[in-house]
Amino acid sequence: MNKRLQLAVRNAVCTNCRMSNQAEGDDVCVTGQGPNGARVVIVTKFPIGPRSRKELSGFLADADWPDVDNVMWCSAIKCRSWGMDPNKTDMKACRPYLDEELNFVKPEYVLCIGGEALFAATGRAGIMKYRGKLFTHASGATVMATIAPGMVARNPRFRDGFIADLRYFRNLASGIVTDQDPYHTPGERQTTVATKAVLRSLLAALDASGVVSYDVETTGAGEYESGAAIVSLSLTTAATSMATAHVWKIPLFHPQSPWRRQWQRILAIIARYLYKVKRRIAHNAKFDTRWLRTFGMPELTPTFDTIIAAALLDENRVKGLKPLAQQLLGADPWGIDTKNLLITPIDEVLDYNGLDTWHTLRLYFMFREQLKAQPRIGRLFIYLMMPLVQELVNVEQRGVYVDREVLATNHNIARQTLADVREQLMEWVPPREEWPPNIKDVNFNASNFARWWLFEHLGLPVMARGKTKDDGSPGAPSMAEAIMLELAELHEVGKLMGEHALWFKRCSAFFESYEALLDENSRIHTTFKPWGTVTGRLSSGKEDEEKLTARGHVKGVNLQQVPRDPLLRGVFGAPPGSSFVEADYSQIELRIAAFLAREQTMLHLYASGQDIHMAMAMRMTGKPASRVTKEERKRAKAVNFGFLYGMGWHKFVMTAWSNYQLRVTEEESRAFRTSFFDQFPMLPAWHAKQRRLAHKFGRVMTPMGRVRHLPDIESPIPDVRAEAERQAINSPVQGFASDMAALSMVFVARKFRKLGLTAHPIGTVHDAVNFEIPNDELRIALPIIKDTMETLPLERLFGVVLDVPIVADIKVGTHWGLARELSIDEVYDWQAA
DNA sequence: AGTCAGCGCGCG
DNA sequence: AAAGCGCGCGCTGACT
Repeated sequence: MNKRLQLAVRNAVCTNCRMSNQAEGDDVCVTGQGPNGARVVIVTKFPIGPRSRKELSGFLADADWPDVDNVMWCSAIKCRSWGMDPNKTDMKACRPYLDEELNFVKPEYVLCIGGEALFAATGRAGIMKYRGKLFTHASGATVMATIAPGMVARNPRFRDGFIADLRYFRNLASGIVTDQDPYHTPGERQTTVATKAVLRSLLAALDASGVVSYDVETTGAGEYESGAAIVSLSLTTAATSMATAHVWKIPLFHPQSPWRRQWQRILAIIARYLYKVKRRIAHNAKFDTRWLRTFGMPELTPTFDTIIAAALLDENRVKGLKPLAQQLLGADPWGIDTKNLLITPIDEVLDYNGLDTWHTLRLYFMFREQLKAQPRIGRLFIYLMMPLVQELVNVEQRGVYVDREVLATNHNIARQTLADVREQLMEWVPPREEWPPNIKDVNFNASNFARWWLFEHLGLPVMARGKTKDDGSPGAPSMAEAIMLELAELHEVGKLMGEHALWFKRCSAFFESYEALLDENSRIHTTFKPWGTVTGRLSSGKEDEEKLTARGHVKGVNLQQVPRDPLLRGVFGAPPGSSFVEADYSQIELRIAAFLAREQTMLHLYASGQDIHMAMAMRMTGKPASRVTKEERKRAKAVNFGFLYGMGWHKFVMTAWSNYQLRVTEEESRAFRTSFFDQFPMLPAWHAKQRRLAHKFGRVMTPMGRVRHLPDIESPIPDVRAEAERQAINSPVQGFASDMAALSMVFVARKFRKLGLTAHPIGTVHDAVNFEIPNDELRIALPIIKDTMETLPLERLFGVVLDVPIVADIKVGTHWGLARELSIDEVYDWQAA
């Protein structure tokens, strides 16, 4: 400890927090360590010891900060204790000491490592929100926070950002001009477009530009909702490099904007010039493109999406613009509270908006080079991902048609059923006087009420518990459906609780969301993220911006998880005069696995048109094919995929029970698994090969060249390593299959357009593509869909010769869940029935 | 009023 | 020792 600081601040008999009870002698109230006159204070969670000092020194060295001599090390919690985590009360109790320390040391800069340090120095909580932002402490010091090294240890993807934060702080504290890069900030190279004369300059600049990046700030709600508006637009134009880059900031709907009354007209004027710029770049381009298309730029199409490039080049990294710019370009952190931009001063909005396009353009030039250097990734970007983004703009903008009548009817059925179940459950609920005092309301979800009621009041046995709590106490009794099913054997409420869970979810997660999100054209809009998964699948749900609206809770619709029940899927349909067409790749992952593994038995089965899932279902149920139900085949599918991707005998015991009510012993389970691999003898060799490749290269690849990096493959922890090995087996299959589905959507849509059809895709569900097709176009459209999906130009575009038959099954109907599967003859010779 | 983790479950 | 993979969402209960 620093003697002078110790004398000034330390309270050796402090008992304000729980840590102090555990600490003795020197470990109570440990004040800062370091030289007098230190200009920099680093605040850690606990008083720093040799081990964490060494760990931090490693990170600091990586951030080009090897010399940390003139630093005072202080802590948020001043007592050294073991195995104890401070809560908010402890942190509050200790805060005054840090304040005193900072007032005494009077450093110029303070770096907070982790959330506790952030709180101690600034009183703010939320490290992910505040990291990288600058604060001023009462002592006059400039304070910046970053994440804790522990977070990097748990999740290596935070590493680069952590180092970038440290480097930024080092530069800040040492007064180094933060970057040699002349494009570190736009500086003078920016203009606010607030007069007609400047607007004309912008148009001239667009006319002369070869590349432009664009970004909008919005009112927050979906662009299809009433009241939606674009607050401001930013464009960064350039000829062919950053040397000629210039930021244009255009106020639009903001109250202080000169264009507020005619903002859409301004967009329309700019549109014609923007279209003509050859390369149009945005970060998460679908979002900005949809908004701009809706409000005056109907023909805008992005040519390069930096978020897609970022994800293709490294699927594991954080993909937001800010972290990328900070990590890859050394950009200074920037940001404002985007929750209500209309009450944020216009200059703040514009500067923020401008930095977004400035750094987007810088990322563009960087990623373009990286894609050129990795031609296979580059081809995926050009021939698959950008066309996909362009098509998804159409898909998201259009939305999916909802049959209001069916929605109302089915929602009513669900509501009524839920009410009935609830009424029956209520018969078993005792009067309120008998409840424990801490329980306020009846709640049949996994609540304290339900747990007390089932396991104490009704005295039903606890079959399983949730995760053990941090303090070592046992987890809460499990309320999972499988447990309720077991309880049903003992008490009728078990069955009712299962039904309650089912209908509650149907009402709240599905029907209520649908009604809330329906637009005036009876359509629901969802968002697809082609960068949302590590394997290359699309994820689907709420737009990130929509999660932040100040209007309260916005429900989300994930069109990839609509229950396979006509009551729910039947809500989605085609408008009158059109049909809902679902095109499914049949057993695509299994076919791809057969192809990748060169599994001769599987290849032969597919060559002769057989069904592997059915074979498993027959073995599981002991029934002949004719008597196996659809449901049983579906369960068999789960078993096949389980074994294919590395499921052990242990889990199979559970699968067999929960799927088939089949009691399987350990020996039987092992035998079953063995016989699966005996049946397909090349699979184990393929598994071994994938593991070997992952260990050798740290990554695996799909046939089209999509990469999955597996840093955990080097982990010293066997569980973690084994998980990476299973991912090495799964990823190429899952990734290839989803790329095929995405590519087929792009190609089918392209052919529809070429033929002047109004038929269009609605979205993908991993291995299926859904379409909305006018009835008089079905005759032309159906064969196009089937042919395109089964014969994608994989060899021409990606050099892949796929020698396993690919089959697309086509279903047609008025509504999603009610579609009927067509025979091949019907697909190729459609007669409207 | 908002945020978070844990759980359970919807889909492929 | 323990072992399918990939997602998003709503709810609860804890916190500020």
